[in-house]
Amino acid sequence: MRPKAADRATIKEVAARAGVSLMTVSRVLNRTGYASAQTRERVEAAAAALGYRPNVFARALPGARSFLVATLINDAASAATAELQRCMIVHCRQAGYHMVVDSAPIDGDEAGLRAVAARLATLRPDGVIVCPPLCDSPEILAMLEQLGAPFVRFSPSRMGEGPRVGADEIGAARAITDHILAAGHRRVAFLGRGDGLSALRLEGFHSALDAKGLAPAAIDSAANDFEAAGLCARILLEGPKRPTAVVAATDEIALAVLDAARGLGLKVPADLSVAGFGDSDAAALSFPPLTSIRYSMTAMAAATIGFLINPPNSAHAPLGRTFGFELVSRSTVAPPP
Amino acid sequence: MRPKAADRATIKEVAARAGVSLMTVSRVLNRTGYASAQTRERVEAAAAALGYRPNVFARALPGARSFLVATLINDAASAATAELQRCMIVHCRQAGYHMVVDSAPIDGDEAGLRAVAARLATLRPDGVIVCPPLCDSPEILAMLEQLGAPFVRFSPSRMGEGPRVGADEIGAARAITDHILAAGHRRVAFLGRGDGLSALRLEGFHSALDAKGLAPAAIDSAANDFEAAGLCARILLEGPKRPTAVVAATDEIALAVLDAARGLGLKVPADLSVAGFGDSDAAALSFPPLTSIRYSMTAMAAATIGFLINPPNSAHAPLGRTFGFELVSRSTVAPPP
DNA sequence: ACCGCATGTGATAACGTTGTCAATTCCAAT
DNA sequence: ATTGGAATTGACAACGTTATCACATGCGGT
Repeated sequence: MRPKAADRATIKEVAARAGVSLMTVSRVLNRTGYASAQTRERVEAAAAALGYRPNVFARALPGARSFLVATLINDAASAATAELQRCMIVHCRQAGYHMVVDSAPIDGDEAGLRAVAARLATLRPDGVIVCPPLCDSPEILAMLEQLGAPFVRFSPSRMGEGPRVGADEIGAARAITDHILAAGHRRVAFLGRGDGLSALRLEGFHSALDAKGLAPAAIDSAANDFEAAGLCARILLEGPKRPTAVVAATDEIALAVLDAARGLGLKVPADLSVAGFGDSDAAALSFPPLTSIRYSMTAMAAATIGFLINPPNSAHAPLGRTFGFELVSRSTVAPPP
Repeated sequence: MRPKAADRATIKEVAARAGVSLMTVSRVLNRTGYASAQTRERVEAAAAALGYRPNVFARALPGARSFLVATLINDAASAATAELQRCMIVHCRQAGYHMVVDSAPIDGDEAGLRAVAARLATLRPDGVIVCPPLCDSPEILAMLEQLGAPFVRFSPSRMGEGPRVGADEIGAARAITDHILAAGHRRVAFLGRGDGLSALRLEGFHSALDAKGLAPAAIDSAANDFEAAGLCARILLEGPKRPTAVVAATDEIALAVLDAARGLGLKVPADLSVAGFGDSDAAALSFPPLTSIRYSMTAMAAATIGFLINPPNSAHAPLGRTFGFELVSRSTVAPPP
């Protein structure tokens, strides 16, 4: 038998203490409808004295709002997602919401998908935040659509299908490529994964080179994990006409390039320049410290929660918001040898 | 006006379709009480046909259980916490629970503490998981005690105050120090933070040295962030009688030591051996790859959830569970020069 | 005097589920 | 036959909150 939870005061008790009706208390506490200054004061004093806390369940039962925001993450890890989550919790609670987290399979796992749908239907969150890579899964989006819960896709790599919050990935990739070109590089390669985000960043990479009339030295999109990235990097650096700089689609890939360069006796940045994306902890802690792109997670988290809690009321409201970035110049980019 | 959520079937509708009473449906679906095989079958068919999903709020309102587990994290980041959380979500849902995440201030911020208490009182979770460093905060623990919610402390550095799940930190520190001593080192230093976890690991460090009749080359507990750790490391490595090996209380500190060694022209592991704790991503991605201690997050997460959902019924049940570890030998430990 | 409207308050009925108790049937043991 | 209990089912009242409607009151303009 678990210890009985401390008894908590109900609205009824607050009402009795304040000498008003139950509804008046509800109105005062929710700032809905009218209440005289005197009553308001009495009710607030009584609530404070009794340590009254509303019961989410009773509040949600009539069906209006559940005060819950669900964040859907993938089973696989991501440091960026963790940071995002912490930022969102802060914004959630400022709006009086609570955050529940659930994870979903990314592949077309039928049973797993049904299970998430069941959990969300049970929980009836007022909104759902879909993190990458789930935000690009048609199955997940269809499920949410069918569920009828408003959702926001965070950092998706494709347009359409509801509101979207993300960074200007193409612009960021263009900026970091420009930074490398400005240092004097002409043979620049791109190393990415096979996902949508890498495709976006590759687009920015191309755009920067095109503007200068240059062609990419090489493009490889098979760097799907640290090992594969190391392999790709070695192939790239051992081949003929070695690039003098590499734009890596993530910090992790950039670290793999750093490692491969070391293995081949190349000095960074003297012999080879490298840049990544995401400004992860590892970027600052690597050797040499990695030049990368930083996104403002706080601002993006705020916008994400905002979309759910105060949804744009017009049908013609913007379908998403795109945020800027910051180039964090550390020590891995220098003029070519 | 947000789009109306899809109407979901209620128990009442299922009961009507199955031709039984509402309570029978409840009993069948919860596997509580008796039900004939025939009835069970009919009810289950009806529930499936209507896509019935229980409503958490209605379920929790009568006060028995909320089916919610709250995880309390600190505002500050931690990669290990993120991984732990993902593991726990999986175990939560296997037990039919949902996970809400909230963050709390670690210092004695009175207002912040009251706010967390209010949110938890509103949410009435069936259990609370307290992650480091909150699990060692007396204020937080007192608040939870007063709230009356059962809680489990994850990886606390002190005993007492309720159930506890953690790793054998002292044993791990002893093992990694033994590993270094076995390579032949005699001048070994310890570099840690000022927190409880570092203190625990320092204890294991001492224990290993004592067993061999050795004295620590140096002990520094001021490595509270990456910068400070770098400073400590430089002081340590530039001083007289430089240690030939450093046990760092975290991977992050170990990376700072690696960086400082590089700055001073020391080769790792030829001139200096280094080891860390936690087997973070950065440990595998560093150069050289860092020798570290890996903990089994999955097992620990399972035990944590288990403590909350199936609490030990005897008053004399164990107050916690301690898990083992694994020494991950990479490339930063070698015989001394 | 009367209406109309803004302001303030309360009574009552939901919301969907589970706990409790009562009712019924059936079968085995007296 | 009779008793006792297990098996099976249903009726009804909670749980704590908000929505809805109804009822006062006061006040400015006709």
